[in-house]
Amino acid sequence: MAVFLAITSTDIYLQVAIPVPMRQLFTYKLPAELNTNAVQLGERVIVPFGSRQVVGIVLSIDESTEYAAKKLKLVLSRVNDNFSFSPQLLHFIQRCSDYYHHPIGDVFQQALPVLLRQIKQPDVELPLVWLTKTDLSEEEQTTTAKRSPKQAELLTMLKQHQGMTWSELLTLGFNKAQLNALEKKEFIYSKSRAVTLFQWQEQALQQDNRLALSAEQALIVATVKEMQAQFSCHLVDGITGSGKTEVYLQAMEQILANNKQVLVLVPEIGLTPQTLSRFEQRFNVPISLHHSGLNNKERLQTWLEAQRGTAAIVIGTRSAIFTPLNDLGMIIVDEEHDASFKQQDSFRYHARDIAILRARQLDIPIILGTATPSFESLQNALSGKYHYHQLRKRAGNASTAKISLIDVAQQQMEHGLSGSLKQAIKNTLARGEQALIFLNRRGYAPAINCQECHWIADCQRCNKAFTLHQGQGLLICHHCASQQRIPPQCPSCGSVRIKPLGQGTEQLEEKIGEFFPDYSTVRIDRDSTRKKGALAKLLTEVSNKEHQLLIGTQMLAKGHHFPDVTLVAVLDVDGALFSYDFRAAEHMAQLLVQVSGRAGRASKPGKVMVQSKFPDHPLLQDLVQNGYQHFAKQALIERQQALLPPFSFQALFRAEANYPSYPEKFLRAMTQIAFEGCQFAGPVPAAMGKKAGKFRFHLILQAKSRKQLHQAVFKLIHHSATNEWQSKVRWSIDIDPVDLSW
DNA sequence: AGCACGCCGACT
DNA sequence: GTCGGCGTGCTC
Repeated sequence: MAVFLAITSTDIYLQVAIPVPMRQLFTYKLPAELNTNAVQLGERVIVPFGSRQVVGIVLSIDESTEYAAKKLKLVLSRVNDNFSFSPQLLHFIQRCSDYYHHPIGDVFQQALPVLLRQIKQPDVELPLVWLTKTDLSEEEQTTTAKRSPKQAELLTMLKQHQGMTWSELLTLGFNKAQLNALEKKEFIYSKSRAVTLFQWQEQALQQDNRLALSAEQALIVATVKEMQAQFSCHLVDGITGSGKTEVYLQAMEQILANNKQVLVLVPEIGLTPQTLSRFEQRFNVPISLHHSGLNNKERLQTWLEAQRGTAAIVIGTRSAIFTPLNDLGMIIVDEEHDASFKQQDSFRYHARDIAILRARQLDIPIILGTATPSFESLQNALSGKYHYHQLRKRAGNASTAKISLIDVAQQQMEHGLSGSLKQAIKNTLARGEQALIFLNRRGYAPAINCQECHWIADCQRCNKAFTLHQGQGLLICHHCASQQRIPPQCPSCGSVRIKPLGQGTEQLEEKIGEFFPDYSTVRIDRDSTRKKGALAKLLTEVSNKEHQLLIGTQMLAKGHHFPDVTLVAVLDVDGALFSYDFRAAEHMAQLLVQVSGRAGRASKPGKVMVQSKFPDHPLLQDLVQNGYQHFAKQALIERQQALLPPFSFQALFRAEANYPSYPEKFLRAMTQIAFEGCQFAGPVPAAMGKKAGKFRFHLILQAKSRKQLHQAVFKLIHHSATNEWQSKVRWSIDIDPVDLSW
């Protein structure tokens, strides 16, 4: 058999990003027979790595190498599928790796759908989409509408679109039985979604569904449209019910009409059936979803549809920011303040922040929308870095519940429920209305407090509350790292009843049924809604008033509206007032405002009742009396005085090992190097100091400018190679950390 | 992160 | 005698 040599005799060396947590690339030699069609940047290759084989991404193609050529291994094969990173996306991902100082291979790993990271190639079939037949008899349709309204509803939905996937329909609350029934009646049929590039400008605008804009809304839409050909960042700060979604919809009309794509980022649990159906009803264009409810195959579908241009709109959660939209024209980040945009393990990116980066690279507009802006975004808006748009007027019959405080300092509590709150719930239920009990799980490390006189243990030097480290029985100041034992008695009044703040609601959930035996209780949280369509089902039951008492976590604060819920009870906010996490109060306020927008209607306004031992606390008072905006501006002044973010920039170094001394010494060694404009806090044990047998420590680096922060982090990484404790610990970097408790 | 290599305790 | 515990070090 004849062997043909490659046309060129030059050696080709590839620098490849490998999915390991190492801040470097690995060089491989490309065998000539693999270069018959020239290798491209961003291509995936399979290479030997140690004793195994991995999928890597080609980031550099060279004709020579610094590395001893004899030691180089050969590329085993090139992955020949129709996916490869575009130069733009490649550049974007590399910027992300630089910004977060995170190993490049790991960043690429996270940016790829699971199926494309595997050596075994996935066989990708086109998704099935459902369509209505054209020759439907009026008579049969009327019968269906009468006998099975849900089927009729499904039929209407399908009629309005040029094919919808089963996954979309499920998210919208339809079930397989309804779909099967319609197919049996031969009203609908399915086929593979076409691969051809979709042209949607003709049908994109469904003017009849458009809502009339208020003057405020119209001004925003006009401003965005005027700047839609270049980068601009818009913060739409609009109270609940002020019509942010309508602003998004009309702002993106022209983008879609130009045949460009729109990426919509939503919080992890923020994609409600209502939101999706708003998009579905308005735009007759293919929409792809990308969220945690999808399996790997479905996610890959979205990804490929985006790249091929068969999807006009991609709606997705955090990781959707890496979707390879080939002609992206606008990004929208809904609920931009939401914590789920920040990844909390390995590659700790913030989807909102890198969305802005991506928009800047592509020179396209980005809209951040929220009723409760993060302090970072608000500051950027106030300082003129972003275009600041406010929506102060509510549309139509929208209502916002009023927040009131219940002083529980002197009250008898039953599993965290005060007598007055219990009575209020009882009254609400007796009126035939619904009540929502909001379980705000403590996400932050607690302070400790005297149950009698409400003294709080604080560090004399820093004048800040000590943080409880239960495991070691210690109080540690997270500002100066000083520590002391938990006092057996309250130094102020002598009482021995000293407890962590914000505890005692653990068993409330089980007890609620006993407290209110005559009413049906439903729990809505991550677990009870894990199954696809389960959330839609529960929401329907609630709106049908099958349940009177709702118990919910975080996810109930987002998106859904409950017109018949007239009372929202928040059990405990005190932990947030005295946390060393300087963002705790901000998050608490956002939560309260979000829940207050969920309840009631104009004719039956709701109220939010918040239990606190410190109802006179200035931050709580400011929020209740003057609203979020005022509260936020006040709190920003405090941040500025204390030189905290967004007026400074932080990096959090985490280290863990089997012995507490290793991570502590490792981090302490880091603090020995001085950097201009920077200071360290710590190392201190993490608030959850021991997890899975490992001891964890934190060190915060704070800098006056972003540039100084990055220079310092860069040097610290460099120095860590010679840190004598380096091999004993596992450590990582978190740029712009938001959760300091673990 | 994997994975191999290596040196010490309780078992077919 | 060996199976396996996880500490250590390496990966182009």
